[in-house]
Amino acid sequence: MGIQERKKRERERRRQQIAVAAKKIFSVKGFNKTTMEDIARETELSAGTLYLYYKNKNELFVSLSLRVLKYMNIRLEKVAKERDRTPEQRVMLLKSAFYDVYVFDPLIVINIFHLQSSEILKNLSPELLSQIKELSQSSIAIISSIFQEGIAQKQFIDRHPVALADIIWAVFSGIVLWEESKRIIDDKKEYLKQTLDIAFEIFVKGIKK
Amino acid sequence: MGIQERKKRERERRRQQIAVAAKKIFSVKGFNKTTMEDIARETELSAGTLYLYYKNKNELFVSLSLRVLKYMNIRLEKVAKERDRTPEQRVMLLKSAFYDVYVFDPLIVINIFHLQSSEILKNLSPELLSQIKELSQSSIAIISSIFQEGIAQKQFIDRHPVALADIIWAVFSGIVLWEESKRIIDDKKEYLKQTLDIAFEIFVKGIKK
Amino acid sequence: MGIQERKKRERERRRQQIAVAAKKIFSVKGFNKTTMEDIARETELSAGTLYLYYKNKNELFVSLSLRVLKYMNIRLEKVAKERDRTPEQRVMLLKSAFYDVYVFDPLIVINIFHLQSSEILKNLSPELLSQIKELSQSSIAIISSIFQEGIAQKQFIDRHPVALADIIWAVFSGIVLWEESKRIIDDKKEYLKQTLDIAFEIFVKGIKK
Amino acid sequence: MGIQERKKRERERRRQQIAVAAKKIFSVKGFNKTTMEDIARETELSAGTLYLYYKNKNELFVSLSLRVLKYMNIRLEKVAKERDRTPEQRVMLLKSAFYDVYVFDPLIVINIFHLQSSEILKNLSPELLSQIKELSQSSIAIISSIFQEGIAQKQFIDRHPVALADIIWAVFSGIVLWEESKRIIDDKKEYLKQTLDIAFEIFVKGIKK
DNA sequence: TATGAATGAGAGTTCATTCAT
DNA sequence: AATGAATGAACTCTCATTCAT
Repeated sequence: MGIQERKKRERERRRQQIAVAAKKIFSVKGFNKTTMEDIARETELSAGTLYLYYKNKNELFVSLSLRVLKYMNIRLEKVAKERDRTPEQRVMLLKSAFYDVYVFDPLIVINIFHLQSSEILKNLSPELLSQIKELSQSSIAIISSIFQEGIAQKQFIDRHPVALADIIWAVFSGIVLWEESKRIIDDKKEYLKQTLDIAFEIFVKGIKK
Repeated sequence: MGIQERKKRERERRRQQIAVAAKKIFSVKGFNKTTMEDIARETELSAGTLYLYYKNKNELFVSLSLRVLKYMNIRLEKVAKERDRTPEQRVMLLKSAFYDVYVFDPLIVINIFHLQSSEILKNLSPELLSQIKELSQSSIAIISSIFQEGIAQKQFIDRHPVALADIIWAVFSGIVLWEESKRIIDDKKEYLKQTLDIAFEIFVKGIKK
Repeated sequence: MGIQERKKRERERRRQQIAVAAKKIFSVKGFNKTTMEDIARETELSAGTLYLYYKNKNELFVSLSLRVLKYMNIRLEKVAKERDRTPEQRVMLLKSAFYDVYVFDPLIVINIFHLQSSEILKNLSPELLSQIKELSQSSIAIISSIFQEGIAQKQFIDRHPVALADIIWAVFSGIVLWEESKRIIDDKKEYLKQTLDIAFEIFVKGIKK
Repeated sequence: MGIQERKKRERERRRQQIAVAAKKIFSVKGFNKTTMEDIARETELSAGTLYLYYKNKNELFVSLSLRVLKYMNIRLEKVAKERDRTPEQRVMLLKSAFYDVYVFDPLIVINIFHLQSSEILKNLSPELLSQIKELSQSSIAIISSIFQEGIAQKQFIDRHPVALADIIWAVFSGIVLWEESKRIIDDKKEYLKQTLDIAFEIFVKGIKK
């Protein structure tokens, strides 16, 4: 069984290795311009080998996102569980969570938000789509619960908590994409952290009763 | 020269006609899955003919965005010129401007924000890229000027006006994309208007001194 | 309309040209070992071009067969219409029909019978399958009608006419395949004509009352 | 040497086990669509292991046929040895032999006749090809000898006995393939036995003097 | 101006086969 | 003996773009 263990571990490592290479290339070239050959070259494997670890290009791409979405969920849950903080404090913790996730893997976070409303999403296997759906919904649900509580405690204005969650999620994704966009267009350096700080400052002030 | 005039007009009309067809197909299939043949079929022209009016697929796609970006600029400028409104009122007018632009052509607006940080952007001719750059920068500049004034009048908190402009732009694009995404994933109906209302309400409250 | 006519003719000629080349290669290499590239090389076209004329490899292959099956039908019908011949004579005409079809295109006839019960048949588009089905059924029906008449005229033994048709069809296909097989295995020269003569002689003698 | 014996026996058993699995898959999917992986899965071995028992896919496939061809030879020989039967009776015994072989392994029999004139045959190792050649020739020789005797005894018409053997072989293979084909195309139930009965009835009547 | 046939450069995928363990 | 990871060669099919007419 030691052997089986080792094999399994090695397999997992290979998957990781491929994931890392894929992430790198996808980030530079984007999904469509990246070829399996590109990724194979980066891993120093043959293209055929990639298919031993991932069913196809689509699934390889999406699996990268799932990993980050899962991490997002974990981080958000941790925030939701901070029961001894005020709702306002917890919203600020949301910001940290978002930012942590971004730092954890900026390129994939960009890809995820880029994935939103894209043709890749439209051409996904039902299973993957439902996984993504589940994870996003879960994230939104956690965020909603925080707002819910703030509203219940009369700290926040009385708006639909899911709407508030959607908005803060949109703020984050909007800023991430727009900053990235500016970098491509303008070659400007990154202001994400600062922009996010101001955005949350405004947002928190805005929802307070 | 009457003839030349007419020819030019006719050429412009053809371009329009192609643009309309392209928009329709791109919206349904996304950029990569749309073929020139698809667009040709829709226009009842041949694929070859499209190249008489647009240099290539990329430029055809982006030209659609330019049209909307120009409209966006016009709408924003109008808001900026409303000199007899308070800064707060003008921010609320921004919302209307954004929403108008969205209604003017939702699919292209989605495409534009989708374009942000996308592989298409990475593979654009310098001229087009600089046109887009110019138009976006112009939009941001106009919005900034409004915040600038609010800050000068001590109505708004003292943050970098460009950062505020970036944020409000990000809020808009984030909401547009996220709502679209939810529609694909969940088949949910559209809540864009409502979500935008709440977002701006919070934002305005948040930037007020 | 002269132009359109010409274009149509040229298109048809191209299809023919491709069909001829395809037949040649398929016959030598068999379906699976033949690549579209092979056929393209033979036609001096590019592989991509083939797809302007045939939807895919499968359809290209089957279209060759359809042509021959249609010819078979026509030949058989002609035999059935020879109303002033005795049933026995008409059975002998069947032999000529079969042989003519074979001579018309031996390689494709072999392919057709080879197609029977093959994996190609199992992986055919429903439309093509139904076309083949229809043509085969039609052939069998025509042959049956001849036997039917012979039986009605008390010339032939009273067996199910469709069974008789199946048998004569099987005899023909069996001989064609077996002779071809012997050629591959033994490099023997072809005895098809003679074998067919004897087989029909026996068959006719055997069904006579 | 007991050990060596056992090893040999075990090896043979493994080969059998693989052969059984392969037959099953080949029959369902056909040669080209069957992967070594498929067969490995069915045997619960790994793909690599198959190569310890068979040189390659081709040889694995053909070895299945050899087994049946050998059985065919044995059955035919038995018929030839029935010295106290009339030639006519022995031809009818041929039918039983054929049918027995078919029942012994219908799918492989279909494959064998399908193999005739196929691309597989064209890509076989010389040794295998010569084995097949030998077995087929042997079968034909045995059948010929029966006809030979019938002719010598003035019971059968005086035609080349090998031609008669070819014909009866072709009749059998033709019917087997055509019935199989009808099953795929029409989903009709099987009439092989009945059709074979009629065919032999006609054939025997036809060759009698 | 318009056509549409032709191209050709891939791309994603599959799979028989090998070989280190 | 058995594994199964890895290979790499093919193969089918697509499509943006060109160009002779």
